[in-house]
Amino acid sequence: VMDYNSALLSCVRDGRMKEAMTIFKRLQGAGLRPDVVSYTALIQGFGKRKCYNKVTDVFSEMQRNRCPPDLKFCTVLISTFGSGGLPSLAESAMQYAHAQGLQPDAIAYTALVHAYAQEGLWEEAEKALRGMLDDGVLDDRPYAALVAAYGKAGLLENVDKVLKVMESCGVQAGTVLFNALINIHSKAEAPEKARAVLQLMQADGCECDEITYTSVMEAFTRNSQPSLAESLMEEMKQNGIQPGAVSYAVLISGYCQCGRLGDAERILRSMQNAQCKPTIEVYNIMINGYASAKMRNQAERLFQGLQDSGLRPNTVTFNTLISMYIRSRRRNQAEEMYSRMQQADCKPD
RNA sequence: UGGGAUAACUC
Repeated sequence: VMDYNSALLSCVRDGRMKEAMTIFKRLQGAGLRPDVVSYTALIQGFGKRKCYNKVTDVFSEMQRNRCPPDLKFCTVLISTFGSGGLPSLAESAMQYAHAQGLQPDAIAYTALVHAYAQEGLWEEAEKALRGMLDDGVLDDRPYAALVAAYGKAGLLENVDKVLKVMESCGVQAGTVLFNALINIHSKAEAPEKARAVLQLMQADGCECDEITYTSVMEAFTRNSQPSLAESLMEEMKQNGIQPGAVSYAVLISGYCQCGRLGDAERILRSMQNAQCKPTIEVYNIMINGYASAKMRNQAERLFQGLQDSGLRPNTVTFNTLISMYIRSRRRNQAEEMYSRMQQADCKPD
């Protein structure tokens, strides 16, 4: 069953659900019983594809087969309903967990708070946080989910209120919560405030991670200061955190936005030298940089290059190229790219 | 060993 499960999981990660179902059927055909991990994988996969009818099918089949759920399974249920904009089903999943005698942990509550906050159901999100305290779970990460959502909604007064509530409940801010605050400052074009949070973390001995540094870097790139972002990346490395693909992407994007394509290429090379494989997002950023600079040949070179390196163009890639051709009134090439996109049956992210 | 949340690309 474990071998089937790992095959299932790799299909689910790439969104290949038809293949996942084939494996699942083979598992059953071999006379084996799917376990809770198998069902969890299927639900996660169908949730990503937004096939909620399939999700409930899998769920009822699991109940029919008397396979007992565990907390991770319930958390996946909560989060798939949550990201589908179905917070009341997420709540039911949480109640189901309780009814099964499972004690929800901070991760489960984070999923629930996120489900409500995504939909702007602030009262219920805060109620979920109170329920968490009643369960004796003290963790800043569920608060971070709410803080981030308030930030996106522009309700900054509420951010402060949540922080005070959290403090009064004896919950200490940790990395994830600070990261969310940094991101709020970044979006508000306040890079110095973002950097101040980073310094506060360092002074407090709170661990900084890749997201911490990347968020501060982005704050500077939004302020058209990619060189400052680059020095932050150096600082990150010196503190023992290796930049991953997203960190490089942010920096490359910053240089592209300033039209500094040579610098963007330089960072791309340093990424490759660091054995960090450029992702499709990085190529999209570079293509968009060249498109904005009206350097179509370079954009096309990268479009070819990404395919040569074994990556598949996605919807964003095609959208970027199509609008480049439209902006330069190259109708035929736009249409050709459009038909390529249809042939490529690209996956929505 | 399967779960959530905080950072990047087009529209």
